[in-house]
Amino acid sequence: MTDATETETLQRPSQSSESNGATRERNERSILSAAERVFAQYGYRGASVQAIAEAAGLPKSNVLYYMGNKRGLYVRLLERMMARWNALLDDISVEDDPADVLEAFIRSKMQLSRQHPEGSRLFAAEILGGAPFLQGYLRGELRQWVQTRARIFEQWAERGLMDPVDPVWLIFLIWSATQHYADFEAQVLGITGKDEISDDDVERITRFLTQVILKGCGVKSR
Amino acid sequence: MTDATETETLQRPSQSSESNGATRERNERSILSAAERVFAQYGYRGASVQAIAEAAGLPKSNVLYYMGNKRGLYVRLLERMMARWNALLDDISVEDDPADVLEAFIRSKMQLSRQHPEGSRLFAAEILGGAPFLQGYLRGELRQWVQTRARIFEQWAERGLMDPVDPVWLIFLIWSATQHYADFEAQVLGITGKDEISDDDVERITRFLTQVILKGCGVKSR
DNA sequence: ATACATCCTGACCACTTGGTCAACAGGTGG
DNA sequence: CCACCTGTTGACCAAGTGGTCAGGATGTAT
Repeated sequence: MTDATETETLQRPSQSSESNGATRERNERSILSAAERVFAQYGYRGASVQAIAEAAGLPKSNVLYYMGNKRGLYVRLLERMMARWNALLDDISVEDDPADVLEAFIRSKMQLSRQHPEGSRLFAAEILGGAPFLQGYLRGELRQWVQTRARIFEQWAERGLMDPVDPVWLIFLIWSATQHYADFEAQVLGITGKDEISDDDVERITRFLTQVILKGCGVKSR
Repeated sequence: MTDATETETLQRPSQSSESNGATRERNERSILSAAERVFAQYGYRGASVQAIAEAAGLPKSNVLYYMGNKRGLYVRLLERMMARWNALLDDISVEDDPADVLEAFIRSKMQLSRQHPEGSRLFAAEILGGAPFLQGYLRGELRQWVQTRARIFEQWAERGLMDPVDPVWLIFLIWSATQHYADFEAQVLGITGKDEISDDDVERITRFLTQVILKGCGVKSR
């Protein structure tokens, strides 16, 4: 029953045209996107390839055909997120205006969490689990980045452009505050009673954080 | 091979004395402690009863004997953590000193994360995954608590005791900043190069956060 | 047509998952 | 002695896990 004519084509994806690498690209994109969601929600161990496949609308075998294995897929997602992260870590100098730099820092970090909430949560889940895959990155590149920034904050403090707060704790404060709205979205929504965080909310939060942190650190604009 | 004499006693736990409910209590404690660690690290789905049992040094069957099933164990842990949380949510009044209240708020929240890092991470993992088990709590008790506090902050602002910042975002800021050092401990350690966060560090962070947040919100002490 | 590369996927594998259960040990009270 | 309760645990089960693989479809180049 429910059987069609024998000539029914079960092979769908041909679609005549598009014979370049477009198929691969399209499928990889949808797999990566689905995997980001699933890994973010359940963590590395808790996520199943089956669940990712379903979220991507593909058979499990197909996911493994493109991604090799679960571990590789996960690492690839982490690297993609780190790349996004690095993209907004432009250099700063002691000559820059502290207020401008800090505001830009908060803004861009907030936007990153906003534009890639799943990636943000994926990252958070990885750190929560002890960062088994990101130890190297944390102890290497990121640490370096934090230290150079910290030195500049200190120099600003010496020049009386801001209070002599510990610059590393300040960076952590900004990270935690900006990340919160992506990672703990469920909590924010539950408590505020909203069913989504609007662009307006994001703008208001950004301004709130900028104001409190700049004032709190005694940052003077030139 | 490797077989001992037939009379070998495989039954260990007798221990002659302690015939009260002490056995149960001891075992439950070690199971709960182990489960908190494992759930925090891997999330609800990623944690296996087997892994919890090994961490507790007991056979899997024994864990299930005491806890019924995985879900029940998880819920019990969440409830325990909520109870700890509620314990420090004492009431405040408009007549209280804003500076005192906010500092006490930051301090106690910081201590909670410090004393129960696994519980804090367990909570974080639950929220990250969309808070499937905590929706009710968030939309109920916790929301209520936030709103009453928020109203008091607003009244303080009206009386000129602090800047008119959005009180809800302020509460989230404090939560995120204080929670960060437990939840993202791996990141903090990796970047600072420390191998543990000392009591001194906690005290310094607490003072830093208090200073920045109070100053940032223009809080006046009476 | 032939050959080649990419793509697709159901069947299958060994292993782990959460959970049940029966058998048994130890102690207590009658 | 018995009955009863608490505690213990290996054996077992159905379902799900990550991953492999053979066999086929499709399109391009020769």
